[in-house]
Amino acid sequence: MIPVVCLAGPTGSGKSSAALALAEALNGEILNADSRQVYSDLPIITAQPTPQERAARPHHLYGFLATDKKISAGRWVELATAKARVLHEAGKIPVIVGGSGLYFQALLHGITVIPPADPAIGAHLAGRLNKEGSPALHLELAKADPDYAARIHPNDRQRILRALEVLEITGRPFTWWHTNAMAPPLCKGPLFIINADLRRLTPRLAGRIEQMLACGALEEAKFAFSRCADPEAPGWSGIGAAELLAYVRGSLSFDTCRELWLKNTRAYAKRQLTWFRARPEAIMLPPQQTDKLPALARAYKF
RNA sequence: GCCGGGGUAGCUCAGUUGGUAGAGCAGCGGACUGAAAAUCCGCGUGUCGGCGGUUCAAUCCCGUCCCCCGGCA
Repeated sequence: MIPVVCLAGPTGSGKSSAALALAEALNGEILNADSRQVYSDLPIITAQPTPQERAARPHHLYGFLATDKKISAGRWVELATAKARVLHEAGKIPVIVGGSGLYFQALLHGITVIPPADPAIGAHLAGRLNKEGSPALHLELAKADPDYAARIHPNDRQRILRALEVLEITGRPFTWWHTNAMAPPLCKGPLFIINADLRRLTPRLAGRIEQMLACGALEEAKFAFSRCADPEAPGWSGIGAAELLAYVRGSLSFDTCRELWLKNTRAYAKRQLTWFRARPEAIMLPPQQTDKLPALARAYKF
């Protein structure tokens, strides 16, 4: 098992600077666990660490992906595990920081090994979904995989699509893969959560948006758009990116764009807190106590 | 000052031919195993502007007062 220290929390809770301090205290290096901070053309909008922060300590898995390329939990686990192993062998502690809950879950608890998706099958299913509606496909899923169908809602297009896709590609239901083909985790370590209060976080989120704009977020979006004009591209799905793109393309006023950006950021922080609170292994820590992280990490029995 | 229109949930508004009211958004709670900054689910008591009157019963009708928005002077 590769020892790692994980730090998560809602967006804007101060993860990046806490992680930097933690890495400095532990002689560690920082590894990104955020599904949006991988995009190379959107460093400001996705709140990637600043050049100063990156100079202070090595940072890995940030800003390496083009806007039209997709990252996934499984792909990330491969990258993160490989990098963590290299760091471990060099005597460094990997400090894994980010806001993507599923990524931590997959890293620390394993993820199902399923053959890669076939874009043609996915597109065909998406087409059927639009024509027939998701309840119809949910019904179809219920026949092949009643257990999984019972756990998801008939309106949950994304999960229905995924489950049917796996069924079609592999001939086995999703539930079978979950129970019989879990890849065991290769990393082990504490999962610290910065337990920020939403009410106190909101003004900070608003301030951060203004700061991003002052740092050239709009120009960044325009440039990224010139390099990837497909609004459906994976990189554009991030909060802030989507709203700025809509403004750049003329479908939103700037005021509405900002309003939506904040609203969506807040809603996202809420979802993150819901996810993290439900992790049984989570070690919750209020934002003003992040200075205790090095001591807590050292005390962890790997 | 006069003439219209309006005052109902945090916001925008609907509605009750009189039986104390409901949508969207916001907000809150939740789910989540390869798009997760994604995708989805659940939750609606509020002096129906104030005070009187009519009525078994008024948020609804009548009177009056207050406030907002137009228009005319």
